[in-house]
Amino acid sequence: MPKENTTVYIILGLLNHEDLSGYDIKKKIDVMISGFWEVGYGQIYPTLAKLVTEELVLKHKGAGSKGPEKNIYSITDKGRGLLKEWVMLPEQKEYTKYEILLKLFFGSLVPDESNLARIEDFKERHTQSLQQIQMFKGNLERVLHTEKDHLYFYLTVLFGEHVYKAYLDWAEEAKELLAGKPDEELNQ
Amino acid sequence: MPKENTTVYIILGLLNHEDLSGYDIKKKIDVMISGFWEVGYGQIYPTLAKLVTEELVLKHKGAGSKGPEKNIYSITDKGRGLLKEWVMLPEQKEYTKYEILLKLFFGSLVPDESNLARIEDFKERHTQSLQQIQMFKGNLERVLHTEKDHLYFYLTVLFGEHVYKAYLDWAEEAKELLAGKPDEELNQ
DNA sequence: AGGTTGTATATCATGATGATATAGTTTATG
DNA sequence: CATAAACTATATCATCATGATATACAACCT
Repeated sequence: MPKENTTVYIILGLLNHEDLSGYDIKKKIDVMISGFWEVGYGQIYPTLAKLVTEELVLKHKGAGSKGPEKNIYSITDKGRGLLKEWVMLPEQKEYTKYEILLKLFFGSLVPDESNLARIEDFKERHTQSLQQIQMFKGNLERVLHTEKDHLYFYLTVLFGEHVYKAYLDWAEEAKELLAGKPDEELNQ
Repeated sequence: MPKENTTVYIILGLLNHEDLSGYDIKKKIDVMISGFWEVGYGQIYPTLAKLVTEELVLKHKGAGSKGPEKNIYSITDKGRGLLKEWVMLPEQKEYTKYEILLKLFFGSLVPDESNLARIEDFKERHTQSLQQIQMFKGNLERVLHTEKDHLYFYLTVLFGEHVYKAYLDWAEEAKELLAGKPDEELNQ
């Protein structure tokens, strides 16, 4: 089985809702999707070109609401079909990469203060992440019943909240383990 | 700032502990690191070649304990220096990709049963993940004080436990939201 | 008029993924 | 004891993803 280009489906999914330019797509992803799947321009523009040649989307010229001229893309029936097929498939690859855990794993190379500082920094960053997503969640709750799509969006936001809380709980526990070490311990 | 090849540091970090072949490195990663950072052969062998030309590691011929002949790699002082520099840096990129959230985000395209089934499947998979990591954790706790490295390993395992628990909590909440429970929940 | 920010598209080198190719060794099975 | 299956071991490839940079025009302040 070859590697799946997930960007294809993100773009199709967004275009299924409304016509967008590459720039618009990037903005939408940054706001609503980047929390669990990031995509850059380097992936968006080449993928759009590929989608056009495969007749999954159409390319139109359009005046930019602000700034220079836009290329507006719209999904075709063929594209909609492929999108739906993909959403149907149960297959769920997921993958996470945490540099902090990598550096902690090799933490015996540096003094404990470095490791503690890293954890402290992680905790602060994600305290902010949590605040931000909870604000998002609050706003969403007010419009939860107005559109079906909002509920699905809400589920992804809820996921973020749970995970960020787990990050903070872990950070607290990790700090105590590293800092609160009395008795018989040899230094590095 | 150019893109960082993280695989370099994972390999250096492992070789700093003991000499290993590419195959050994892959196995070590799969057991101890893949939970928070996966690496495949396609990244390991080219990176090893690069490390040799940069004199960060040395390549020796060695008889395989089982099977065919091995190439055994050992870290140099230069490699050790680079490794330590990297561990010192506070910079912490992290990134996560959850296909399940992507598909849920576009969940209005399919019947709710599909979405529920997806969440149910996710929950089952990570119930297993949690059990596995808790077994790991139990084994580690018994040897926590014997070696300094074990504590750092323990911190990464602890992270996994917290995150998997968050996954399960979310899955339960998401299921209830989708299944359309009555407004007031009095119990759980 | 000039500088900053924002809009918009595109490309490139490098890194990462996932699969496959190749081949020798060990162990289980008929 | 032959041979198939499973494991050990290295390597490569096409494709996807990342992160940075290049280019250019429009809107906005001062």
